[in-house]
Amino acid sequence: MRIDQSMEKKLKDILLGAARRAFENGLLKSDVLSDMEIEVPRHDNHGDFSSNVAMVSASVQKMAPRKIAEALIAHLEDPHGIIEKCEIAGPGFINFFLTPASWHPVVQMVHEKDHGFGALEMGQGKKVQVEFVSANPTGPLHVGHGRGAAVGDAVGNILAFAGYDVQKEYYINDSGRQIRTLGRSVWLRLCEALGREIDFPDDCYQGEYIREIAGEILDHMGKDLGDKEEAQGVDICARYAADKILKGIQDDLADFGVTFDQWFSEQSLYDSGRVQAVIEMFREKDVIYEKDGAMWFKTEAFGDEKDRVVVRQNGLTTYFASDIAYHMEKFDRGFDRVIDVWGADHHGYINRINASIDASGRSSDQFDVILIQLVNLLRGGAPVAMSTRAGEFVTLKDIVDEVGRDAARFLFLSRSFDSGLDFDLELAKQQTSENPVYYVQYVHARIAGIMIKALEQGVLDTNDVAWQDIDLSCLTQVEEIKLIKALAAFPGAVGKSASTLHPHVIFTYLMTLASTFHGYYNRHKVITDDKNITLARLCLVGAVKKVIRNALTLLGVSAPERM
RNA sequence: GCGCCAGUAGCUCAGCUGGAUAGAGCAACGGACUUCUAAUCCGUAGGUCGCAGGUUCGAGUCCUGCCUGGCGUACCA
Repeated sequence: MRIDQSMEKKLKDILLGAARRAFENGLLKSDVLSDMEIEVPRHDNHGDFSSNVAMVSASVQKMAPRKIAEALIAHLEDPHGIIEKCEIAGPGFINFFLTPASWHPVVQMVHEKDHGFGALEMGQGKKVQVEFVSANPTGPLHVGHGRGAAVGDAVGNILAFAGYDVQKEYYINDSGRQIRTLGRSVWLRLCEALGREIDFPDDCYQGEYIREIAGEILDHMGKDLGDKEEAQGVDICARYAADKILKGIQDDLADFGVTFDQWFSEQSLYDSGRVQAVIEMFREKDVIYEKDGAMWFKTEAFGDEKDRVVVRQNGLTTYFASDIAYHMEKFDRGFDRVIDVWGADHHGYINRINASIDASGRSSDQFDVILIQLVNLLRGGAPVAMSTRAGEFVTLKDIVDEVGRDAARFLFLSRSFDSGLDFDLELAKQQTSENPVYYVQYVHARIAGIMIKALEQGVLDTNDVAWQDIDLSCLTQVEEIKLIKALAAFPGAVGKSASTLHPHVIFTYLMTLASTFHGYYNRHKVITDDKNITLARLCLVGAVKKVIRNALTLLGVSAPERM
């Protein structure tokens, strides 16, 4: 029996073999079985695995599902003795109850694959780019960016673990109006600091950090700067401020444990002439046309609600123009798949990007957008007042400083990004059972404690145990089998998480595994008087420790040895 | 008006490309520390899966219509 083959696959093969024999013996009308599923039933009394094969094959076989099931069961061959019993239930489910011993190889497989347990070849090395955060360098990252950062980073990790060649990228909007506005904001604050009367417009950036940057520029460059022409001063301020803020963003992300393979500058698309070239190219293809003094992209012809402007009457390009160039550039870099992580308030943008990709000759099937719903920041159940316009908001750095990186990341990933998220600062700080991050990390720390104890008592001589050689046949308690089954479910969770791009699947998996472990821990002692049982259980909990670590790593959360 | 997301226990949410008796956590109540970490566990209670139709062996899940909430519908980003 191949140890690295999933239980589902084994059972599927057994069923296919049975179908062939049943057909040869004339009990089935065809040896073809429709696409069957082997799944883990919700209820224990429905067995370890269940198959709907008899039901989905009913029309092909032109037989009643239960009759098909009977024929299959009569011809089952189980050379490795993994099936303890087999039942037909309900409308025609075939339920498999497996022997405890059939689960034991899973534990050894975890130890053997170690950091690689759960990794898949689903992606087949395809190149995927995940672009996320990409906040304008006009102010510090806030809570919403934090959720996007946690999700984007986790999605990248999960896809890489599922066998994709992943590149994480941050797109810097360092061009265009918002940067000029930033420069103007800083320049005005700088003038203000020099004692001049200023009129600070509403559409300038209101935050206190603008004053700080202005002060910093004055310290560095001296008060003479104030004598410069406004245009030049604004330009200097814009460059300095954008650079400064970007560095701050990079630091905050690093503190949050998020790193990027590439930081891609929007301005570079203009500097290299890429934006103009793309506009020209689409003009020649007649996809871009002129109307009312502006240039329009024919997005409506590719499924958008209406056409969109790429060059305004005043000759300036829109954000959309550089975005078209950027996404074309991504595909030119050879990515098979491009994933953007956006805030849900940008959803109206999806159709036009899809349209531009389809118009370019690529397929928007290769492009996915992860839309992240809003975060409601709470403190002790009450909403935290925030106003972006007034520049009053809680930054990502504030949150990481207050609740810690692990708690913040874990909570950001606790829900599907399709749903709004309540993030309670008090709850995130609490070191109690209400806080799921400790619930899971505690498993890791507890097992680490057991290992230390085992070393102290001399049950183990070394940390470097040959776990694969340990006899596990004494692991027959129901809680032990339940725990092994939870371990065996990890690769499936990774696959589901990767195929749906939903990291919270890993969160949910971790909560289930942690709960199963805590239940086992409270009912059974790992270190006992019986040496064989002790070693086998150490082997089991050691495997749990590794899977907890692997899963937490995917989410960017640490696995502490001690708490 | 049109579009996207959501509507599941008192609260916050899971529920895999349709499967059997819809699950956790919190809050409530009752128990478990001479023990490898009680940051834990066990038990009790809690439901018209927003509403109405449809598709089929079978619907929380898919389709249609409606209701409610959030967001979006720029020659802004």
